[in-house]
Amino acid sequence: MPEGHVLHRLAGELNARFTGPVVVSSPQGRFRAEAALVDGREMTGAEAWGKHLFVGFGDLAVHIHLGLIGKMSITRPADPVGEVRLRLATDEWVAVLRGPQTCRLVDDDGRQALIAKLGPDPLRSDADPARAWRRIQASDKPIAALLMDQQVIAGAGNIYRAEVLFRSHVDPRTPGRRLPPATWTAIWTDLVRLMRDGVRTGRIDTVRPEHTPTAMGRPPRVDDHGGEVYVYRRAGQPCLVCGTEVQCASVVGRNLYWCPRCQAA
DNA sequence: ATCCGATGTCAAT
DNA sequence: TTGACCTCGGATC
Repeated sequence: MPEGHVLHRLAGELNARFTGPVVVSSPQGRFRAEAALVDGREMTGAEAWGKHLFVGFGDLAVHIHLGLIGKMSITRPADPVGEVRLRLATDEWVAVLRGPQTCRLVDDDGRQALIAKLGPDPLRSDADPARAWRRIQASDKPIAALLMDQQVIAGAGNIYRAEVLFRSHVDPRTPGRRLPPATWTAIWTDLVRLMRDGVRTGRIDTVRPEHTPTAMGRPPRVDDHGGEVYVYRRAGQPCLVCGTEVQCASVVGRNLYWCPRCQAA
């Protein structure tokens, strides 16, 4: 479930729970040699930047990127099941990482180099949306492609892309340079709000109260990913607002969903 | 038992 | 634009 809110949530949990020495290991083995280098150290702070998570241990940090299928769970001590790339343990808590795209050690320079490649992250208070706007304004690419580009905006993924465009009534094919400034402001503001909610709740809920199925006289519905959404993965079903069939097409290699009526050019 | 897709990214065409 | 990679669970045979 890895869009940016997941990583920020994990960073918060790690900071709250992982105090004192941490047993760092790699039961599956692929991170074993590096794990040994920080094993037993105290965690000096976890931080998320877009979809990247850095778990600091002094001068070194474990750089984690979940990719499409990676998962990290933080639980009370229990017997891990399956392939565990990274395990962080104190007496009180255990974090288990499976299937990440990236899990490796970086020093401060390595970490700065990674961060330097990322656009502003709506979940960070130091984010500068004007940086994103400069790139959007200068691009002929469709806004649906730009929102997925981590060098433009860091942390939004396929669900937030579809949902924020729906909520702002933006045609996904609109080229960046044709996007009105006020619309960009609305998109950024909405992303900040939606993603903050995501960090708080651990789900992606985007449906306004007046459009929830219950309010519309329909049975409640929750997508597999665990939240209530307008269009994501609802191809062929009626739009929650106007009833038009939700469309689906591949944009930048990922399925994009939208309502052709609510998001008309 | 096997297949397929998934909230992502990179390298090779 | 496609394929590869990471792992798991639900759908399908």
